[in-house]
Amino acid sequence: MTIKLNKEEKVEKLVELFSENYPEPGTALKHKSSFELLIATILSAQTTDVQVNKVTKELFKKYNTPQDLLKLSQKELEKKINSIGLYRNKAKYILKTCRILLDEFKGKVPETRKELLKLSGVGRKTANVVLANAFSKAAFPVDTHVFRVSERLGLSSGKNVDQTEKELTELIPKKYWIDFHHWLIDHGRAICKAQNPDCENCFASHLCRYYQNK
DNA sequence: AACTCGGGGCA
DNA sequence: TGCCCAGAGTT
Repeated sequence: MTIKLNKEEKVEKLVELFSENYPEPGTALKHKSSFELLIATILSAQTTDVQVNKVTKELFKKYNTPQDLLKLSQKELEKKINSIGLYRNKAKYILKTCRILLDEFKGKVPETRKELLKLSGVGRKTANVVLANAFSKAAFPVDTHVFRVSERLGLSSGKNVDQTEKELTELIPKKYWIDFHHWLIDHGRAICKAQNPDCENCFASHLCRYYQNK
């Protein structure tokens, strides 16, 4: 049983389905200052919101500016975040980023992609997350899950990251960017896995290109 | 373009 | 118990 829809209609349907099945997307990034959002996003590489929340909840109680975090040595910061993976690198990136924020950006998180990419531990995905979440700007953030799941659903071509970013930026209404990003990630983990996607238990299979061509 | 970081999730 | 990973920097 499949339904034919154009992409825009499909997005609307998916918004309904995703919001029912994943009611609280992006818990690690919501209700944060642009600085806390930046740090939480750097920490989120190769791990989950749940893991990031464990660390940031305590960390941001006392340290919520670049000046605050720079009071910590790298070892001290490592100890505060060592329950998540890649913590040595992340501690190093974060302290370096705080230093750059103070030296070059007057302690404030910059609002352009070019400037964000000067920070340590910030690549195209992290830059887009910050721009979209904190400043409602720029492009839809694309990571491996977003790339794969949006291609399977037929929302993007799957050609490359540049093209996918462009396609989703045009297709997804801006008001849905933040939630949609997290929905695609949640879905990519739980059901639409890279290997052996669990299509039998997928609530969106009736409008999925991948499933139809299976 | 390949390698590295890393604790947690899951088979 | 081993395999894989919600990226980015380094070589």
